[in-house]
Amino acid sequence: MELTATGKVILGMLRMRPRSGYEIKGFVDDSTRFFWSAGYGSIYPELKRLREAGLITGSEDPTGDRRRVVYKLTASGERALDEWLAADDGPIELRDEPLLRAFFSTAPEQASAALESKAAAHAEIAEQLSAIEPKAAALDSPFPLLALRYGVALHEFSRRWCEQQAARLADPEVTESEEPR
Amino acid sequence: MELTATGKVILGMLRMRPRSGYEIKGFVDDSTRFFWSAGYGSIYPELKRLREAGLITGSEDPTGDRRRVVYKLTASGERALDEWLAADDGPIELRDEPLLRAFFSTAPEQASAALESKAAAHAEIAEQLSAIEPKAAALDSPFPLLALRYGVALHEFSRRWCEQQAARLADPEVTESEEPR
DNA sequence: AACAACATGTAACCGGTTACATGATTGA
DNA sequence: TCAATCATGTAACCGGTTACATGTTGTT
Repeated sequence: MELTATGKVILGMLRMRPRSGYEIKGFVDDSTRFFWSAGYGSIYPELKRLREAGLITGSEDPTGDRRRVVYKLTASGERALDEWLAADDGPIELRDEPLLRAFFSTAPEQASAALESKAAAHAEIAEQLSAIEPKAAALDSPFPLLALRYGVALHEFSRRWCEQQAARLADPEVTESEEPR
Repeated sequence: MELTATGKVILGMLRMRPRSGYEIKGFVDDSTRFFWSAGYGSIYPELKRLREAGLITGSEDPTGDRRRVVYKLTASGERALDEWLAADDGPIELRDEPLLRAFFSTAPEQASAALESKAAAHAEIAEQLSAIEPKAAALDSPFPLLALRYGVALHEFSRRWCEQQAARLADPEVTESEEPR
C-alpha cells in the first residue's frame, strides 16, 4: 500500500487520536504546516481513499444536526503507518523564490536587497512558528514540539545568514576587494 | 505576464547567456537544483510558451545533423525578468519527510533513529553541493556561488541540529529526566 | 441579527514528474 | 562498435491548490 503525502500525515494524526477531517486540517495548520501542508481539497478525498483501502474507519459523531465523521486507524492502517515510519528515506525538498532572486542578481545592491527581504521572510516564519509552540508543548508526545523547534532554529539560522551576507554585500569596501571585476 | 516557476529560472539563465533547453537543464542541475529544480518535461514546453509570449526568441544552431535551438531574451523578456527580480515576495517552501517521521515517532529511540537518518541525508546533500562549488565559482556572476554556499551552510546546520538532538534522545538519562510521563 | 467557527465535500485548474520516443555525435 | 552525452519533444499521470457550494452552531 503506497501512501500519498497527505495519507501519511493523516494516518499519523489519527493515531495520536481519532479526528474529523476538519480537525486534521486544524492540527496540520498548528503543527506540520511549515514542512508538510495540506488543504481540505487534499484531506477529504484522501480520507475517502484511505477508508476504501481499509486503513481507517469513520464513524458518525454529529453535533446536533451538523454532521461530523470521526476517523480512526484500523489494524491495517496501523501497520501501514509503522511500515512507513520504519523506512529511512523520503525527500527533503526546498522551493525558495527569494534565493532564486539573489541567484540571478546582477549587482551587489540587488543581491543584498533580495537577501534582506529573504531574511525578513525567515524572521516572520520563525515568529509564526514560535507562536504555535505552546500548542505543541501541550501535546502528549514531545516530538511535535521538537519538530517545531527545528523549524524555528532553521529559520533563525537562515535569517542570520541572509542578514550577514546582505550586510557584507552592502559594504562597499568588502564588495570591491572581493569582486574586482 | 505571469511567470511560472520554470519560466523564471529559464529567463534568468538565458540572460546570463543564450542557451539551448538541454543546456538549461544541465545548468539547473549544477546550480539551482537544491532549491529550484526543473526537468525536460517542464523546460521544453515552457520554452515554447515563452517564445509564443514573445519573451524569448530561438535560433537554430545545429551541430551537423543534430538539431539544436539556442534561446535568448527579447526586450520584453528582459523587462519581465527585471520586474520579477524587483519584487520582494515569493514562497519559501519546505517538504521534509524525515522530519515528519520524527514528528510521528512514539518513542525516543524511534525519533532518534529518524533524526540520525535525516542528518545523514543532509550530510549527503551538503557534500553534493560542495562538489559543484567549483563550477559555480567559475561563473561570471558571484551570486550563484553565494546561493550554493547558503545551501551548504543550511544543510550543515540541519545535519548538526539533527545529530545533536538524536544524541540527546538516545541518552537514557536526559531522556528520562525530560520525559517523565 | 450577524459573524466566526464548525463541518464536509466537489470540480476545475494547474503544473510538475515520469516514461516514452527518437535520433546524432563524440570518445574510448 | 559501444556507451555516454548531446538534443528535443510528447503524453499520461499524479497530486495539490483554489474556488465553489452548502449548511449548522455558538458567540457577540
